Amino acid sequence: MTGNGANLIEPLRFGRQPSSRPRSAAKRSRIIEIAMHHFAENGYHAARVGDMAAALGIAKGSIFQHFGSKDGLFFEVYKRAVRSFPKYLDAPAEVRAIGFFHVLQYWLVRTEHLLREDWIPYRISLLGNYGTDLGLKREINRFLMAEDPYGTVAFVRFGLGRGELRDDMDVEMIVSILDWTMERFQDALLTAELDPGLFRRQGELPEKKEARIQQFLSILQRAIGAAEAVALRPELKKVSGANATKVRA
Amino acid sequence: MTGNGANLIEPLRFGRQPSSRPRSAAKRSRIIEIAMHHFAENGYHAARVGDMAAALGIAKGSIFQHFGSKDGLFFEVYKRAVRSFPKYLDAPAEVRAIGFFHVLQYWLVRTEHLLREDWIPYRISLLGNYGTDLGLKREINRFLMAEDPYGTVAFVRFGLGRGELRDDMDVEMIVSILDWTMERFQDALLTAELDPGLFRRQGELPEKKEARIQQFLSILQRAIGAAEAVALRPELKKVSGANATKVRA
DNA sequence: GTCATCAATGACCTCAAGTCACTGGAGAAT
DNA sequence: ATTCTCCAGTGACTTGAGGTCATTGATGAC
Repeated sequence: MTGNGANLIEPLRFGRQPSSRPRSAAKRSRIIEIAMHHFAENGYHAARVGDMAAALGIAKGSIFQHFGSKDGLFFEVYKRAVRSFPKYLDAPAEVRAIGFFHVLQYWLVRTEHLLREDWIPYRISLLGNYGTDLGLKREINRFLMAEDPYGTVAFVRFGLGRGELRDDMDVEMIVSILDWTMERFQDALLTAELDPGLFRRQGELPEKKEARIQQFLSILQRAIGAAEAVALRPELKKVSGANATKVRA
Repeated sequence: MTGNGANLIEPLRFGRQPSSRPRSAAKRSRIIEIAMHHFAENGYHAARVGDMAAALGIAKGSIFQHFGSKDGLFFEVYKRAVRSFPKYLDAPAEVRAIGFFHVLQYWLVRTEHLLREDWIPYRISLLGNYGTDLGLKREINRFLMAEDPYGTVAFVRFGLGRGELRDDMDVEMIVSILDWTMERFQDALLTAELDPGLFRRQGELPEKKEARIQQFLSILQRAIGAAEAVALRPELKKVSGANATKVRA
């Protein structure tokens, strides 16, 4: 993941990037690592570059030499965080074999557990989505469009190929709907415990989570599922019942 | 209010908080007005309180006396902006009479025109949703939950009462889905021209907007519409065709 | 005419982002 | 081995915006 030796990743420049020469990749990586912790724990604004430098035992100026600005540093942190997440089609082959919506369910149930193991990258993506300046958000969206880090496009094509998704509208529209609703639903689900009060109308009782996931999937299936498939299998719950046990990573 | 002849004892007895004394409402309002322009034009971070004070011809300190902090000022600006938007059920009676999804369509088509007349409040809501610190966003969400400024809950009950929405799941879930997707879809639609590149996968050609709105409504109708209603009226386009003329406010 | 009140003021403070002239150590050249 | 070259690293410094507070002066009560 970080073993990108020769090929220097061209960082989008914010403000000024003094030199585009390849600096020590290992040091860059260490800075990003610490910065991720600081941003995740304090938020974008309250995280101080000086603190990060102190924690690393280096001069603050060095960080600016590497990343140009606080924005630039955060952008690198954000990219690493988002790249560390799994893509939809990274689900196990057995799950993929069952179908598109089962893959969704797999990740919705699983995400919560992944989060508990490591909430830091998730927190970073939250900051990138909702907690920075619009100028930075624009860069972030360019990145998301270019990289499609969750593999949503491929996943939708997978569903279309299996005949599980409706083919009467633009692929882009389905991808957008999936992106939007999955992002918001996961945010609501996860921040209910990680950051209560951050999102509207999140579930209160933890035991309702399973039910909420089923409702959400039912809505999604009717929204973007193929009409015949919906008619044939209006209840996803039966399928999910076989898999609703605890997940242990 | 003060015209009480004999009994004019006004000792100002309620809690005397340092910064929340009742100051001139007119002045507060003027400050909010100017601040809204500055935030809208420059973004949250780049907007400077000093500039606003200069534009108003008052001292910077006065603004802080009134609102406590830049965050506090923005919050007031945000509330005013959001409250200036229409609620779903503010649609004309004829439109409401046709049905739930027609009201949605009405607003989607209309919003673009409303925006062109006055993009400033919209820009403020964008900043509040995506472009400030998470701490402020928490306040904003509390406000949105308490006030429901778009009247989404009442609107969903309206749709349920007419039997146009599915009644097999929590009202809260339907409200959430509607809030999320409408917000994102409108953002994508509007920022396509207001702020290209801010959102993922927004429509490129303006002439595709009408088609996108229809696709989006079709998805929503299948997602949260009552099963029978969807079966009876799978095509919303016919209904919309009668109304697809230019809207003039 | 005197006094109390308090919004308004603007000089001042704090603190974090960002800059830059200098340094020291690791290789290259001799 | 000695000198040279290069440049990552440094930290004192500048900038500039948010935020504070003792003072002021307009206003109305007595």
